[in-house]
Amino acid sequence: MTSTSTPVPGSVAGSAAPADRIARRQVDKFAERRRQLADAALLTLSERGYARTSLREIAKDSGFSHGVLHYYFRDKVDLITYCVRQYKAHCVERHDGIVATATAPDALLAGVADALAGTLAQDALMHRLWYDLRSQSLFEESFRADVAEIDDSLERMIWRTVEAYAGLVGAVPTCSPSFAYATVDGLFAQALLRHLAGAPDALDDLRAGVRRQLPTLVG
Amino acid sequence: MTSTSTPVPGSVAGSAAPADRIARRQVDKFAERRRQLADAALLTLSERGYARTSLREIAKDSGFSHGVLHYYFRDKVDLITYCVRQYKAHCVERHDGIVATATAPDALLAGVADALAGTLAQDALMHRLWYDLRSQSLFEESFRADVAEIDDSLERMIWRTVEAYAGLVGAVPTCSPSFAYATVDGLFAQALLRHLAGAPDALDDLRAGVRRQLPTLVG
DNA sequence: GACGCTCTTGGACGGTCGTCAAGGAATCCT
DNA sequence: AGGATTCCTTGACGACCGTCCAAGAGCGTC
Repeated sequence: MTSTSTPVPGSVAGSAAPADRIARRQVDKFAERRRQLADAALLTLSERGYARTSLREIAKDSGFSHGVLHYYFRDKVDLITYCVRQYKAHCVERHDGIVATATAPDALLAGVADALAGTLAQDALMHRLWYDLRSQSLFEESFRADVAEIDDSLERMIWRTVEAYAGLVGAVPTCSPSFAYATVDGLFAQALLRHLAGAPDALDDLRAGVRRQLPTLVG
Repeated sequence: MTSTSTPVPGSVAGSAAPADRIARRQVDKFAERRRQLADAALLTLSERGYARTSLREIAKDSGFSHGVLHYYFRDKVDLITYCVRQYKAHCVERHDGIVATATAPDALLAGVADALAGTLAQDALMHRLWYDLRSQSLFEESFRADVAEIDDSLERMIWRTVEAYAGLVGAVPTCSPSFAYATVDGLFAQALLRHLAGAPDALDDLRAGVRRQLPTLVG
């Protein structure tokens, strides 16, 4: 787009047409700033919560003026939706590979329990935001699809854990994926609630709870 | 009402001093209107969610003008807090007596599962509001104490169920109250999510999930 | 150096919010 | 009946919201 007659603007001898490169670079720049703004938004959102975060506040924390958000995002819903998707990527990526490293049942149990307790402690504000947005999706129709998609990916993540554990103990899962996710997520949500309220034993209880619940899901 | 000079409005001959009666009646009237307004607020809140409900909207749904809310409540937080307490009473009262009627383990399981599925279907909007407010309490310091109190009462409610079931099967609970509550509440929250999303098997899955999880909590 | 384009700014608009005060309406008491 | 008190309405205020827009800055291209 808007390509002029310049054949090669950069030093790289590209085989692609210059118009493509220019377009790609512009797109990349655009997408990169989108990501950057979404990162700042995610940070502000996790600190203040969805209901109390305004676009002006997000922009201020990002170092830009409030008008720029409407240059990169159609409206507030577009921004939040993009943030939620970014959150999903960040979340699933973090949990990948934990299950695969364990070779013994108890090691898997300990690994998963520690991983859950670890991310709960480290990304507490992010998880808080997740439960906030999940609640909001029950009222705001616009969020429902994206939230449901993330919830499904989390359910699949837990289900992979159950399947791996079943394989290590030479058994098969005896429950549905949604049952496994619901109970483990319940433990996680409760632990987050108590952790943020200052309960010192929240993390240990989460670890113990996961180690207790997972074996009941196979047989 | 609109009584004229009649000395005795009611038929009951009160021995209390008139001033006391007057004061009490005024207090009762004040408290009664508070309850009435809180009821309307609870209804509006459950339909629109905390973040999207304004005092003007609550007042309009209650049939009063928006200014009256500040006559009966100090500010918005005072109103919401009062509503939450009212919600707690409504919720715990509804669940009382379900456990006591069962005399066989399987009847208890079925009763509890049906009760949970029933209230989820019937009071779905109210439960949605509860999870909304519980999420808000993670951000808004003012709600935290009241929400934690309700959460405790729910945990105790589940724990009573576990103890009753353990008694019927001649065993004792083998988990902590918070573990029992976390897993059951996880099942309930997930079922609510799917039920409101239109999943037809959400209620059955909740029933099956409760019937499966409860026996694993005793031994 | 002038132009064209992308990127960014900051102000303005209409709307809604919580809060409050002044005054009218209803009710109560003597 | 009439004054005192309680109850409720109405309108206003300042603040903040999402959104839009005109204008300027930055910068590579001719």
